[in-house]
Amino acid sequence: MLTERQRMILNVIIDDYIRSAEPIGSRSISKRSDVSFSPATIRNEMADLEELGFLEQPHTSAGRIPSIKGYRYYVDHLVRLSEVNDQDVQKVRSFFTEKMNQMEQIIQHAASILSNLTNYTSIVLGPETFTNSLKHFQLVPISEDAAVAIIVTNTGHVENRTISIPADMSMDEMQQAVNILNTKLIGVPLARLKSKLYTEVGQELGRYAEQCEKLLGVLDEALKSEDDHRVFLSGATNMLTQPEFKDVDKVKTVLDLLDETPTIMQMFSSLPSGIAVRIGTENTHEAINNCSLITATYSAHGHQLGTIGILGPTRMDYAKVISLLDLLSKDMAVLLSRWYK
Amino acid sequence: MLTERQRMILNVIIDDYIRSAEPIGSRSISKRSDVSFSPATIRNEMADLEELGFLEQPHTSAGRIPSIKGYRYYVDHLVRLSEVNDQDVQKVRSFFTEKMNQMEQIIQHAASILSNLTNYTSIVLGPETFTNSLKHFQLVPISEDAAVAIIVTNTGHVENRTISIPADMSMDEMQQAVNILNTKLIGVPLARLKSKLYTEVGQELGRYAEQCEKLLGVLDEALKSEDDHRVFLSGATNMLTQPEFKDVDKVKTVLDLLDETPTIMQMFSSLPSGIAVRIGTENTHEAINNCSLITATYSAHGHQLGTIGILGPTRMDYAKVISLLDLLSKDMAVLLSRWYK
DNA sequence: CGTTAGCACTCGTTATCGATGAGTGCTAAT
DNA sequence: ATTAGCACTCATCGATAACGAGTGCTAACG
Repeated sequence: MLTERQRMILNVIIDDYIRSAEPIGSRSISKRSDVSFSPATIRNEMADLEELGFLEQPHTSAGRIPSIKGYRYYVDHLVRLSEVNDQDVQKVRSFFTEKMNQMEQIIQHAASILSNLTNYTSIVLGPETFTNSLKHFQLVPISEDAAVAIIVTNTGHVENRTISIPADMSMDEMQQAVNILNTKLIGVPLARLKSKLYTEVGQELGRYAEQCEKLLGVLDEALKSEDDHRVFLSGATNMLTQPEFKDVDKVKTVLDLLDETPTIMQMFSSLPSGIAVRIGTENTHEAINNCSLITATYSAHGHQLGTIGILGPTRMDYAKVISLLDLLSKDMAVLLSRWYK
Repeated sequence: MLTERQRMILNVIIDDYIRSAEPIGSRSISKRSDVSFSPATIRNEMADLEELGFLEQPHTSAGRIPSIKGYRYYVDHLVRLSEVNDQDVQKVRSFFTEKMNQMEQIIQHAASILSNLTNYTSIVLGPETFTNSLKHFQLVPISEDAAVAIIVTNTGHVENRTISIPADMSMDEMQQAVNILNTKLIGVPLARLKSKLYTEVGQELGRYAEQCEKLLGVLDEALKSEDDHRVFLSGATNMLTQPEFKDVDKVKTVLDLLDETPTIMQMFSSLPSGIAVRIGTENTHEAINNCSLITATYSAHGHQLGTIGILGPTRMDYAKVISLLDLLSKDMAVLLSRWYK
């Protein structure tokens, strides 16, 4: 529905605006070497594009800026996904060579790289653990009435909680209960631990029932609080460098949002697999209605594990961010596959 | 060296300025019910106080604001440490009643409470672990060539790392090495693990030497990276609400500093025990030269464990923050003593 | 008919100027 | 020693004007 020339002009306007953050006038477009029309012609086209909803005018005597619809069209039809800058590839690759044998470390590092290379804010959602299965369960006594409960999953994820031991129970008894749980529950997905316990293991435990209840409580809690540890942020303060956030109040609502792990979890929970772009008001959370969120899911061995995302102003370098996310999500998959074979 | 009246006036100016964030004029002081002097008298005293270095004038026709030296005198001699607001005590107490059986959780929660009650940024440094001693060391295999190494300390602190197992080594052999380490090293402070191993356990390990090397490497790494996990922040965005930080650039340098865990560790490493107040340029880091940092150490059973701190503008409610830190540091000591008996 | 030069017009930005008023320092009277 | 009085300073605010970037429209051009 847009003519070739209109598409070209829209493309140029968005590219220029992404770089300059200032409204683009007809004259500056006309002066470009790849454009051979006079300002007047450009103006006519721009007026049409505005009528169609792809451009906006901050005020009468200013140039045009892209609207949400304009960005959307750009992302869907115009953007040329450049190869990632060689230098940037280099940095990502060197990320590979560093040996990191902690999954958390890899993920946090990936977030750092993303925010460094883009100067936006990166958000990475780590793998969920409740689909993992129990590999090992253990109690380590640390005093007369306290012990550390340790849970290891098949992916090597470790959760631990300090629990206090009831006075009327010996350490031996406790240990026995743990042994029973271990023999019966290894291999069971964490999400089904509790139900599994009640239906199949309940009777065997006999007098340990009460203690098992307690242990299960610990397990349960471990799974809940783990949400907090799935979200990795980096470069939140990059928001402050964006000219659209020179107003302190605006940036505060965004930064406050980033502090709320549950909200981020919710934002990321409903994303499709692959690359997704949410522009401005397409985001349901009002605080980021003048931001764009670009996300890419990563997976290993066919299992979708988590999501990496970049949050920046709507005036974002979509081409760069998309290709970078694409690159990194694939690389992460390779790195993480080690834990998921 | 200051007359009683000068002290009174300085006190009033700082109290008012802390509340209003605007230069205080002689007239507004004179109008207070507890002051019975004319503006002219106040002005004379203010001129003297300025000459002595306790006050400053932003410009000729403005009121006075406290200088660093003024704040320092206020903190050292004038501030009346009010009891903590009942409502606030209530909140801190309710923090007690919630049962939290994870030390991290308690510390993070303490940070949240601090920032909520003060509207400043809170920084909490958790207990260091390298003075803890080894309680338990274990390998949990998670695949053919990978295992999770788990370290439990006497305080119930758990560190874990994923390690890959060399192809030329059976799981059994590995396990035996672990067993030897366990019998020999339990009770040894983490800081001395490595040297202890080489001097005393070395020869016994025989052919496992190489593997032990590797395991020790894991331990070593665990102790290093643990620094990152000692710093707990809350309310960093509160900085944005302070009128002295309406300028985005200023606030960015502060927020960037807060993102650098090592810098914070360094800031907190050289603090005396008890309450400490660092005002403005008394802070060595330039980024917070117009901030004040108030810290309080907390301890259990005589052992100093960590530090809780509040970072805000120099125009900070010192009375409130100091008494709150005092309260909370003692309460935390009680809560945490459980892990350190 | 598409394109473009020309031109009047809009409107945000910036600078200037004066009025305002809060606050000071100084002096002289109390 | 205290204070009333007063001249002075200077940030803030509003109005006004100059400026200029950019537009929309019209008419001319190929």
